[in-house]
Amino acid sequence: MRIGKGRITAAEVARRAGVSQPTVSLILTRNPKARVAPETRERVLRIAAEIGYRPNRLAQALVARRSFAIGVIVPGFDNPFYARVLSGAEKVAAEAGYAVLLCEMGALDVLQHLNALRDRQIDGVILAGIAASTLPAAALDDLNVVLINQPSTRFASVGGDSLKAGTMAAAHLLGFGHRRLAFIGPASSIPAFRFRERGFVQALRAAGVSMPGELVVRADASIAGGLAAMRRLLALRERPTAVFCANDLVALGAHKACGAAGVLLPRDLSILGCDDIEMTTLVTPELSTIALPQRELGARAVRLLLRQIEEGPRETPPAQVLPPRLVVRGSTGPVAIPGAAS
Amino acid sequence: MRIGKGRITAAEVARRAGVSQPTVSLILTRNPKARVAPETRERVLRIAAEIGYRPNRLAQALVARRSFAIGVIVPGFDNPFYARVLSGAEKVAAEAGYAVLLCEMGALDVLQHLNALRDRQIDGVILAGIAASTLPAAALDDLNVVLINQPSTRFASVGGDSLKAGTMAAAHLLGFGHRRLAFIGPASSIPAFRFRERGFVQALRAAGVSMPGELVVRADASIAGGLAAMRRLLALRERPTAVFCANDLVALGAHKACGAAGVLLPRDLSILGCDDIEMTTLVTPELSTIALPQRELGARAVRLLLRQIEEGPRETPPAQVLPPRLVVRGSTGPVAIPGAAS
DNA sequence: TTGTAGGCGTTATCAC
DNA sequence: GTGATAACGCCTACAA
Repeated sequence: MRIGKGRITAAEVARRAGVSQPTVSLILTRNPKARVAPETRERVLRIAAEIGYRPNRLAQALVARRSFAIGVIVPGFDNPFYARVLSGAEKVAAEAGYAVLLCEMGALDVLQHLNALRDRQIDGVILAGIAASTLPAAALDDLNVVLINQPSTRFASVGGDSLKAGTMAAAHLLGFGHRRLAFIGPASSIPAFRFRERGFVQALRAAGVSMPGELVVRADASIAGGLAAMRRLLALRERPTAVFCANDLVALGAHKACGAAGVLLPRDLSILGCDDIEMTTLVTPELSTIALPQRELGARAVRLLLRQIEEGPRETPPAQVLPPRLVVRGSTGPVAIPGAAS
Repeated sequence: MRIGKGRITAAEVARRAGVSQPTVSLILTRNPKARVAPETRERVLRIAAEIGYRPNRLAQALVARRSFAIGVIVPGFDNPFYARVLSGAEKVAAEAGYAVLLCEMGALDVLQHLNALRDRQIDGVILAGIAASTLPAAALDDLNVVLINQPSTRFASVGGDSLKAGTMAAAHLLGFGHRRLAFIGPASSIPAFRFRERGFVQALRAAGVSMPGELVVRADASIAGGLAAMRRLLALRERPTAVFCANDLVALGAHKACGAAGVLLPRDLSILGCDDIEMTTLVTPELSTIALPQRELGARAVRLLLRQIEEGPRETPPAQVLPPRLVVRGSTGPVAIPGAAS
């Protein structure tokens, strides 16, 4: 084992400085009420620096009964959305001296991951892309939790305004004159998707536009899902003229299906995504979308979590909701003039 | 604080079972040489299960002098490549009961991250996309290390055969009749990129094809980098007929530049990437590439690391190299017949 | 077969 | 001002 062999302990520093070990600890923690002789402090600090003493955070954790680590649980990285969220989260956590324990669903399920995190005395958990409501009630007991992209009365949360995203999508497409609109999205319990759909449907209804059942297509929140779903839509006798997708991956899959079928965007069909991941600018035409600040979500989630850890939970859990932003690129446009076929 | 309040300890189990705490420990660790009365074991196990006892892994770590956690350090998630590697790594680690501490470069540099990991008594570290040779010699001392995609005499490593990837790229493009070939890649010290370039150049040279300096373009290993680089190539008096890119992101950027410039792939130009990330199938035509098994790299890296942790380092560090695989899609093709312009 | 003693590296609370 | 002493929760001897 190469590990943990000759690590320098506070006791070692104490020995060399000719003081007791607790004194070293007292000085090193810079405790305000540490009333130590200046020359002692000097000497201890010098020696500690010389021999490169670094406190064992595990030992600190044991006595402090907290680990200075947080867990982040995500469904998977196939969706770059979570990669970005994670990136923002890691940055803030690292700067604050917290470690990020990464948990991806798949090998272990959420509950197992939560248990593993508990066993490590995790200080808090961030849940992204996983519906807290599908978990057993006790699963999150006694944990500091921040939810991403799902409002909750029980837990703190930060997310984009999914309902509004749906509304904006509807407004954008209606504004182009579309009246036969479709939606592609998962039937999953993930709140963000449900709210996007609901916002979209409500806005359509408010505008007096109805969406027949055949135009709501269920699909995995993935490229493959979007592709399959769009194929179904294209096979319809009467196609939609515009499609809002639950997220960009789905939209990109739909985009691809159109390319394969020779359907020209946005002339024959408009496609609108949601999230604004990098891939959106890769395709031709580039994908219009409703942008969510992904890294910012991760960053804020951690800040919220750290505050909760350090100040204790609030009576009423804070909920930050960030405004979505419409990004018009090339995949959406006005409805084609009938009969003006090229 | 919601944390660590009423956690059940082994002592508590012992009290209820009417045995001593070490006995509980003895039974729970399922130590082979634990010769305990069957009924005692029975009772302890039952009570432990009843009150939901779970050992504190931090305390275990303290005495075991290891944390059952590994660190993974990556440059960033902007490149889905690392997301996939991470995904593979996390899966194996989680199944083995190890935690994954995620470190992204940026907020903290590698050295700071390494220190933070050391302080947490990390059992080992996986380095991806970061040249170990650029680190101070002592930075990785006394650590179990596995490098991804960079061979090393000092550390264990797992990676694709980058040199061969370059060779295969050359063979593929030469096979289509291309003789004016370009390379786009970073000037970075990341070994994988250097080897891909070297393999490519060497294979060309071996085939008697030279690559003038103007056809080797330096660019960030990103979409933006590839885009800018391809613009430069397209501005050349005499354009290349085929381009090999250091990775898929660069290739996608190049792909995009061609789309914008009206250069038709693969008729006017062939583009070949490397890695095989999901995005490659999103563009039209889909990107041909040299595939590397990304999740597998992550998974193997962890397995190698765990073995090293559990069995101690080998005299000669193991190096697994996985064969790259050519994936021909639509972005590469035969050189256009001169004069046969459409 | 089981309990007692000691220690892992800290921090916190006291006497001195 | 400083140094014992006692946790934190667990594990590994060794005694009983």
